[in-house]
Amino acid sequence: MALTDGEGLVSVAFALDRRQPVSEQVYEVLRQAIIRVQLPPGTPISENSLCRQFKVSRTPVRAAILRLSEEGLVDVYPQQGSFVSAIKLSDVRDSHFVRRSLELALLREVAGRWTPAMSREMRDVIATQADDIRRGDVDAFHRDDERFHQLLAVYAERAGVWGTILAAKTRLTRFIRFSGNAKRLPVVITEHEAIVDALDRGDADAADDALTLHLDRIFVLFEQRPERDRAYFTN
Amino acid sequence: MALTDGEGLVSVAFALDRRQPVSEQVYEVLRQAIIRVQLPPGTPISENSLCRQFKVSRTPVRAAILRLSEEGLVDVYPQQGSFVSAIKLSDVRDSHFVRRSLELALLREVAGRWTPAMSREMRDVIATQADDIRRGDVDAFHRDDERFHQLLAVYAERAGVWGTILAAKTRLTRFIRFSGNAKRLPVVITEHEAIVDALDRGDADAADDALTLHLDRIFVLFEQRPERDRAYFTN
DNA sequence: CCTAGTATGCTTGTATTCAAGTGGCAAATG
DNA sequence: CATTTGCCACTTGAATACAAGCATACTAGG
Repeated sequence: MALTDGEGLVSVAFALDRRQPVSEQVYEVLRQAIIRVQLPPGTPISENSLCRQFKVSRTPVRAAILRLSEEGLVDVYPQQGSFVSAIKLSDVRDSHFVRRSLELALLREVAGRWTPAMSREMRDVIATQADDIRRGDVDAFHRDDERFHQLLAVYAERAGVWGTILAAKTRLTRFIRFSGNAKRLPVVITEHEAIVDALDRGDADAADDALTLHLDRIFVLFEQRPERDRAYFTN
Repeated sequence: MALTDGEGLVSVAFALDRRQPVSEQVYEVLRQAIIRVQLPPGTPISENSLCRQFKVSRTPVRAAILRLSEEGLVDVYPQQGSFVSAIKLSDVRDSHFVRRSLELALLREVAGRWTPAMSREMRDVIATQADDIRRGDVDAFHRDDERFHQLLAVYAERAGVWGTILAAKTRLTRFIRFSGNAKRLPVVITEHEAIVDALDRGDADAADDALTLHLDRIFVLFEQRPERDRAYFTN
């Protein structure tokens, strides 16, 4: 939860468990805050400020920021400061290309080895997502959404590919959460169902189309993006 | 160049420029040494040992190791040590899948906008690679090889995709350099030429096949891998 | 001889201190 | 009044010091 405080800027409140790696916890908190746009692009990430908030030294904070900078979520300017990176539209476009290419390739392999057990498991996830919407738990919805797409990699017996997809999806998620409309979440349910339906029918081409349609839905956000947020984007 | 020394293990000799970021230089040296298999899988990466060799403190060394661990090149075990990661065959397989899926997708886009200028530039790179072989400069060959494949992303106007491909290619390169045979390098030349030839003819399908053949050549290494190196691999 | 316990040296994780560069602001100078 | 100069607060980078856990070797006791 983002809230302004005496630090003068946006802070992230969190109590961490000192028995577990500190840098890991700081990293996770910051990463989630950035993806959920609680820390909007351009927000200064002062190491000292974070040290005071988390009650830890700079070392683990620096480690966390270093990881975030490699992930492209934070820009570090020596002797000037670190800031939540702007959302580069070209990055969003390229990340979408990566994700779509990989998921379609996975889907082609999954279609050839589709089983009723897979169908059940996927429909289970979809049902959970529907419940997430009813409960209004957006974070849980996105977590289960990742689970759905991850299953594609698992079923294709290429679980390692998911890491690459997730990295791309992370960059996309920030854009979607920023521009997205909660009313659109139910559409995801029907699109997921369309994919599983096609797979159940053994129609690989239809599944291909359904997944493409599902993933390309992000493009409508390119149009709807409000002008007032221009400052948060580049390119 | 890897060489044993008083540290008791394998060391990396290098003189670094203190006017530039130290951690960056340490990272680059270590990364190259690991990819070129000068530091084989399982090699202990002692922070203190590296500090003595580079004549720097632990802080930048730790930063470098942290980056390498995220790249999957180093495994860090708290209170035990850090080691060059084993080459996981499932990782190689998945990385190959990522690379092939993305490069083929890029090629499909490039084929539709192919120009004589692109053809010239690519043939230029190929010529340079042939020269690298004549000079016996394997490192330069691989550097130019990356350039060739990077051009696909550039021509498709999705330069950002290259970063993802490169990450996958890095994992593959370590495997190839370990198992590879220098005699096979000239084959790369003819395969690259076949791709450009097909593009020049405007035959997208042939280009597709040529690139697939080129990338799938790595699978012959799966068979030829000598038994004595088993210890360096897992899965 | 074998086993249990302990001591020691190694490792990484965290904290703290020092160093160097940047940008803004205010005062001095033309 | 405009410009420059020096100071100061702030940033990250690097160096050093401290803490805590693990593995090995050694020792004492059976």
